Amino acid sequence: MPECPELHLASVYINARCAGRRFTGAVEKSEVNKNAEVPFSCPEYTISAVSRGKELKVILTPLSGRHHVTHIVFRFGMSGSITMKNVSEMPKHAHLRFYTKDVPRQVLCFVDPRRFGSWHVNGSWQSERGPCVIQEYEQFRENVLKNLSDKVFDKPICEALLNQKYFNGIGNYLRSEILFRSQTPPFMQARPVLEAVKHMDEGNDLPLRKKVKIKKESPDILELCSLLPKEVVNLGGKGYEPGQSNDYSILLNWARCYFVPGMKSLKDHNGRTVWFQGDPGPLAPKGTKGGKPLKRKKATKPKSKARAVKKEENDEQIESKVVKSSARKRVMKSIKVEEEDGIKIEKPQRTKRTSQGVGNKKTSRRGSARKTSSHPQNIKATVQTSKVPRAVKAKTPQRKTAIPTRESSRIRILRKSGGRAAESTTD
DNA sequence: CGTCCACGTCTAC
DNA sequence: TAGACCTGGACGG
Repeated sequence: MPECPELHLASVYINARCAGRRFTGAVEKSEVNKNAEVPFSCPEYTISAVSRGKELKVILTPLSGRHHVTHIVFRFGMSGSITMKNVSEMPKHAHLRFYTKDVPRQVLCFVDPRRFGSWHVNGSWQSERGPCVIQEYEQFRENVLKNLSDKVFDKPICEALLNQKYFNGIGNYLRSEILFRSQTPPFMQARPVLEAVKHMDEGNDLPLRKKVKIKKESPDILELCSLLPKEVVNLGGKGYEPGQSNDYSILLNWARCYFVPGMKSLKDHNGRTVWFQGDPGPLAPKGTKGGKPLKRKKATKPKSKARAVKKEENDEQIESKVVKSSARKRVMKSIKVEEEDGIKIEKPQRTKRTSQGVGNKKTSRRGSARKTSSHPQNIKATVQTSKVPRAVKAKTPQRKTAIPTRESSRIRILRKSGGRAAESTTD
């Protein structure tokens, strides 16, 4: 659950679930986890939390005696999350556990299947990380605009957006959404993009009122770095938490670009998939135009196959998602794969969708995500279509691909199928 | 069964 | 700028 909305939602969750509750005893760590033990034990204490970007601080406050307030700073890695359960329902991969004193006894757990997450007892917010895009917006903005000479901004904007020194809280799904909504090609160099934002701020030519209006109607890319995470927070639930809840399908359903059929994707220079529409921009990894249909190679290497294969693919550069799977194939009937400059794009063709499928959960990619899988890449059914970015409509170059219209029914369906509140606030 | 992919850092060549 | 660190779901054979 790891971009800033998820971390923030985790803090909200903790404060809601732990309010008025007393915890007791020692903090328990799983055997397998390599992070440090938490040397805190107390007959009675309370728990609260705050977040900043991609970090979460959990505060343990003793209610009596000579115990000291202790806090723990978490980073969630790729799969960390926080949940509260009855002791009898301890989740798998619960690596750090805090037990309630009250009965039925419950346990607040840091769950992290992949164990990329970390925690630091009495640690500070990581010093190299910038201000939180959600909660320290003004400082975040200033930090970026005052440091445009940093070589980080020599890079493509899509890569700069993942730099936590400037964009603390932005992760892979948010960057695609931000770029999409600001109609910025992902592989444009970051500096000019941000300098344009700066000039707009400084420009005197326009009356303030006009500027405000423009901002409101078409937020710039830095504003989107804060607005979009807030939108996700406002979806409620816990955000990106695969598998377990309907929250995940709601998040995917919210996305207009990330893993959305019809959108293109490329691996950036760090091997991370960036989703976009239209022109990739000048700094796109080389080899995107050979026109080779891009067959996935069979990996034959003995070791580190995944890497090796990735590399080969990078040479030919990909593609826009062509998801495979039988479920998807079914949907593929309605989708045609085209090719543009060597980049394949998947173009939704179906314009109308009737209700029904709906009933059967296979209707939308999001729906299937909710039901079965935890990973977008594994989702196949796709009826999803994207929507024209509202924010900045006019400004950008016309896209080569038609922007499909969104089906209004999809949302309804998903919402309906899920009543997601179920899990997140109950005991 | 093997391969690929996933919300992110980290650190070693 | 590669790997390393991990688990697990989906898919293809």
